[in-house]
Amino acid sequence: MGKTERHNSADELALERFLPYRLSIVAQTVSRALSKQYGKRFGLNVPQWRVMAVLGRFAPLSASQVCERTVMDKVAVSRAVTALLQRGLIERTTDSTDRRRLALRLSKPGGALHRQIVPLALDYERQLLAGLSAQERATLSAVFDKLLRSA
Amino acid sequence: MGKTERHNSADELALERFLPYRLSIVAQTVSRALSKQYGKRFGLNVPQWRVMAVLGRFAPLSASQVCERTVMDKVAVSRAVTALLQRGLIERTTDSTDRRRLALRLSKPGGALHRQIVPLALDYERQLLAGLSAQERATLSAVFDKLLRSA
DNA sequence: CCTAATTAGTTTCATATGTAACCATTATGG
DNA sequence: CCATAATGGTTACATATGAAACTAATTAGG
Repeated sequence: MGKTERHNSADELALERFLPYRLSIVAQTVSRALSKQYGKRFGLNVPQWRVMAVLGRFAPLSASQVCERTVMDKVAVSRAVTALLQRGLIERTTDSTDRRRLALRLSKPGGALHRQIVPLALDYERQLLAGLSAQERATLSAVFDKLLRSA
Repeated sequence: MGKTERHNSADELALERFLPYRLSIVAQTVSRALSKQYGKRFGLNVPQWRVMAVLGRFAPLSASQVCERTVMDKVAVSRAVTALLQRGLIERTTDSTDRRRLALRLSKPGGALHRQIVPLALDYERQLLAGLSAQERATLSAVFDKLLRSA
């Protein structure tokens, strides 16, 4: 008769246990800690760092391809690209077959900076993962995929 | 001799597998989907919703206590409180013993709104968790705590 | 071909967020 | 007591972000 609910009385919401809230806190904390690694030191914000990261692996890419790979909208990408161009960290050439498209790639100094940041980022990730068992890591990864699908 | 690294060549960063990035994407996706539930319909943004959520359970609270419970900084709380006061969703009285402190609680209409939102939020959470096994849920929760500590 | 619809990317404007400076009140130390 | 520090909260300014309007180039349909 008494319907026993899993959480609490089913119409009480404990923020500190609420999944979207916890996700948000963890993501924000991690993201901030990481940007301290490269933010101050290299003068990059998150969108800029993401653009450099994908260009480091997949260049040349058009801005819209960068959008897909980073899940950022085109405004964010456009702004990051503008800033990176001004600092000379990336280069842009017009696609010969489609003059709307602009091919982006890291410049020489951009590549150098990229090679500096990547190890820092990977170290930080290693540090995060260090506390987790192999099983926890696997579950986490699977759960992310599931959450993304049902969100 | 060849040092076999777990990921890829150890100095390559695959953004789509990079933990901070994935966390950020998942959190953002979930957060947006959820705010659609209450954002448009009730005219609340995330900070405002969080303030209402904690006041719904723990009122009366001072603004700084709200900060602790929501992990938001005091500026964010102050702004959310101002907006909620203007809409008459919360009330504020001055603490008699310390006139710096202002005690916050939901107003009558605020309480009514809270009772409308909470089931929606819990439903959404249930939907997210529905795809996960009990084991996955437990691991997720434990992993969040670990990540927060090492971040 | 020539117009309408699409696509790539940028700009604009309105809103959100963070840092630091700020005001008011209460606590502390000589 | 009185000056100084600490606390609670708000304001101001600078930067970040998102939605929608816009420009330029390409494609599609008649």
